[in-house]
Amino acid sequence: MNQELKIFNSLTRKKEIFNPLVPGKAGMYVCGPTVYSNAHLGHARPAITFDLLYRYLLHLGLKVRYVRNITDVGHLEDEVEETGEDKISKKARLESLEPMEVVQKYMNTFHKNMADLNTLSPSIEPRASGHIIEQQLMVKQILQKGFAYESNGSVYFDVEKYNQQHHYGKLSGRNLDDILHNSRQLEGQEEKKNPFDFALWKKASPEHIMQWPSTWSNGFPGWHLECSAMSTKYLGEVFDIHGGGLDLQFPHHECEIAQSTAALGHESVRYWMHNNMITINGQKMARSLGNFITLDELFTGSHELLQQAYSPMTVRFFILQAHYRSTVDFSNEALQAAEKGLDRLMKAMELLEKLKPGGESSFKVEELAENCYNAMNDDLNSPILISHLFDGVRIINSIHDGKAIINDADLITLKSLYNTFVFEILGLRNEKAPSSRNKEILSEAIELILQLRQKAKNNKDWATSDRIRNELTHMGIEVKDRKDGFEWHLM
RNA sequence: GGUUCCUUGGCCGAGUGGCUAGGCAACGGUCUGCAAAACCGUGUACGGCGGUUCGAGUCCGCCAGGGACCUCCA
Repeated sequence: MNQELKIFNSLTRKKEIFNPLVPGKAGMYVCGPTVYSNAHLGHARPAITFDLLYRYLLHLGLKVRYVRNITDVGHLEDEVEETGEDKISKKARLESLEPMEVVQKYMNTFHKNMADLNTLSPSIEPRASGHIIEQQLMVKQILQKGFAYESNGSVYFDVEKYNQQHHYGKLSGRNLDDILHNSRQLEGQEEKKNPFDFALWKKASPEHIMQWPSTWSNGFPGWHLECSAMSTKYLGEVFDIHGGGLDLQFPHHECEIAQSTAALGHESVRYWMHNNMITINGQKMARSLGNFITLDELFTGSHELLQQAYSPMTVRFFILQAHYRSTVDFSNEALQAAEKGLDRLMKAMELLEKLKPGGESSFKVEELAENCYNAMNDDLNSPILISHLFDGVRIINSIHDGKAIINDADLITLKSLYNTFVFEILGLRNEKAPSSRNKEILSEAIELILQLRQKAKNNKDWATSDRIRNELTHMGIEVKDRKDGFEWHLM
């Protein structure tokens, strides 16, 4: 397998050929959630985007280390850092829980939702609270290099000084003057030299429930720092891919670049990747905007905007039908269309297993395979990949109907191709396949009933045969008559 | 206001300057006892106005509309 994968590097704004730092291996770091409430549809986007990347890199034969953090401390609620409360702390106070109870609770539901969406677990899932020492060491490094200053027990990154030697803002395409002239002037920033300076270490007020001792104060690390510290720890001073949502590009990722560069003397990330947002009525879906639908609500249909429940695979397929760098707008119509399209694909997957080879193939399997790889190699173009898979669906259905032919070798290739791309790379699952334990009993019972119906049909007893079909349809079993008998599916 | 991205047929959503993306919906046909499914076929789609070019949805300019970031957010 020798594919040339191109990915869009946000830093250069170009598609670049992916050449891993160490041949045969790849390191990727993706910004994970702050676990202070339930995961929503927006969280599914990066999870699925980078799951797709992870799966494809694995498929290409690379040994991948996939690191995704859990933010469980340091993420402030308010823009004014001096009075802003830690998100986890606030939730703990409101719910009368230990902060770590809050973390555990929402981390568990996040993991469950991610498993529902069939995303693979990262190789390492480090938590900020478990890496206080590493973060303190990085603060010390940055202080030693002269790019940070201490102020009233807190430590801030000196953006202006950093910018004299490096370009602060290169990732998001801005410069310090722009930032200075276009930032709101906020109250309560007396501790900072400049409003755009950001906290590396924050002194905690006495009532603050999460704090750790340090040489500067009893406090907690700044939000941006965990990613720099933990990516360095687990992937090294230089690593291949850093991913996250587009909304994190500034300031979060910009700060990461500054921190790592200041501490290490060079940049860490070779390819930056950003997924775009999911919108609802054209506006970003975000917790802070209050227009979000949680994944649990989506899966159960329990939200006023939802006309029905949407299965995890429907959600996954819906997201994969748009390119990861495009915004995708939520609507019931779009989800329902995705549901039906997925159903069509899955039925074809089932049919594929039953196809009978014979004669010379009336189409080119190799061409289909090449199209699929080309789509993935072009910056993970999953919508194009899916369109090619649907081309194949038409062929599979035609073979089944006897209107196309496939030879033995091509059939083996085709099966392997579909298993690889649909299940292994796109990470889809056939949710309607009955569990193996019940499958046999169910199948035999339905076969028996349908054979009785066949007998009625042969006797032109349409009343009986229609009644059986209608009752089965009502139960969720779809019956299709064919020239030579019948077929059935669970709906 | 600054930076930046987008505007594709009824809906969603791809499009590297010339060749049918694809899905959903709709309509017609084949098949069928009837259905369903499947297959075949059907759409003056590219926000507006200019320009470059033999040729533009695709490049350039202007205009209109919208989004994202600029404060926490996946």
